[in-house]
Amino acid sequence: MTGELGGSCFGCQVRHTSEWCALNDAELTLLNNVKVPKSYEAGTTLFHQGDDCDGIYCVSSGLIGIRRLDADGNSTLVRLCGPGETVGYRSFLKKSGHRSTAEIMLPSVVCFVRRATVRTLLEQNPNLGLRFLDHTLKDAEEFEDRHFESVTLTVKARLLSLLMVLYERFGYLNENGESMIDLPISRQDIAALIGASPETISRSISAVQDEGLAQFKGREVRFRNLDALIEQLRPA
Amino acid sequence: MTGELGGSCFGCQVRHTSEWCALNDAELTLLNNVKVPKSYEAGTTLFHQGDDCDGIYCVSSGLIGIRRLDADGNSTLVRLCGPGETVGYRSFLKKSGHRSTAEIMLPSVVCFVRRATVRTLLEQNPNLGLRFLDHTLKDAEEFEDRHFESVTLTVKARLLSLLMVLYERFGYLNENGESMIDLPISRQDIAALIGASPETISRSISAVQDEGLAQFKGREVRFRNLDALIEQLRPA
DNA sequence: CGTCTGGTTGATCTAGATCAACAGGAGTGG
DNA sequence: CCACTCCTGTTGATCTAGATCAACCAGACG
Repeated sequence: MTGELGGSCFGCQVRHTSEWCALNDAELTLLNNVKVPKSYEAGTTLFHQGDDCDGIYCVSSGLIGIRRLDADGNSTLVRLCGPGETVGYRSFLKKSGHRSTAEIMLPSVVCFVRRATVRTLLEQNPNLGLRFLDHTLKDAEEFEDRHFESVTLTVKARLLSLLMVLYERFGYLNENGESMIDLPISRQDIAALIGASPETISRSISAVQDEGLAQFKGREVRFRNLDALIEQLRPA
Repeated sequence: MTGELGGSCFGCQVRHTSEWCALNDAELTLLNNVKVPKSYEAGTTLFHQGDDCDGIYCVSSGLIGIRRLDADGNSTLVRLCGPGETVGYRSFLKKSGHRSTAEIMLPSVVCFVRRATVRTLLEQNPNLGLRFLDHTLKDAEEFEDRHFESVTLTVKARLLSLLMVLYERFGYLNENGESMIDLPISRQDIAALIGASPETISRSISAVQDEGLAQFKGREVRFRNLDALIEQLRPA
């Protein structure tokens, strides 16, 4: 709610991995003065599908889930955005409404930058535009790859692949030195993200446990054999 | 081979639908002087997956197929590019090698613009960059949608959807006023494009014929009931 | 004329969806 | 405190779209 929340952009660690790394000190000062940092509870929402796009959101900490409503009206999780990532930038660049809903998955701090500011910065600094272009290119590639994966890989393989992605982001070692994750999302969301039914995910999890790769207890995952797991991800 | 081939950029009809519509007369003159138009036979190739990206290709006429080699080494068609479309621009912008192979599907005229020229134009005219950004955004969205489609729609539905896309590009009315297409691609490529096996495509085609929606004879498609077909595409 | 490649058709198999029952919390209300 | 419902996840039984395997056919081409 208050300015202190996100601290200054200058001290923001995630800045260097975000598009804003293209800015010089003067521009950063401008950004710092007008950005609106705000902390959100899990379950609240940043914007809804169909809303006008008034600016972009920069994730300082926490986790945002991007959901999309299908024809039948049930929302499916399509991607996750963590610290340093910018949310809603594509709708902004396209000057269109938001194509999806952004929901807070973990307690998060997110800075809002309103349209006019982004425009000004874009005009002042062509490098910023290039950063956005890079990001868009990366997105396009990611979608291309995921499409490819979803027709070639089995559900279990995709689950393992997701686990590794989550491990990179949320993994830690517990007191016994075991590799762990506390999953930030429900099984249903995992199912949606992977493109499978919740039942199939449940069964795949059982299979993974039976093979001794990992133990699941609620949202806690304890890896038993990370090497073997990684081995399974290697394309045949 | 020769400069005459593609004619002048000024007279190029497809220019207005391509990124080059952002250029002014002076810039267009530059482009016109250095572009290398060339005509290609079907079956030849523009560049191969892994090749360095030395510039971009602008399709003046004909049809280009983008293929990608999967882990087993068999190539699958992932998209088609027609007149007015720019090929290889993403690899160019990413400054990386080509991620796919571009194969000529129909006799085509394609203009090559080498890297240095594109760079110069991009520096001179910021609007050109924006056009590329737009294109990338469109691509990303398309991949997103196709991913969505492939998990929600059945093979037959995707086939019908592809037929409509091809109809928009290659459709014509024959002497009896019937809607027709001469398919530019093989059944196997249709299968790859849709993400299904050739056998399934064959069966889906039979089903479409049995329902009286269209007649297939080799690569010639005669639509029997375009309205009913479009009706089937409507999301339930 | 054989040989190849692309396409069709039939028979079988399987990953995963769907339907259905059920079990453990977590509230909520009495 | 228990009883109730709601919600998420697990498990079992069944069904089905589509893959896979195999035979076969037609045109193209040496």
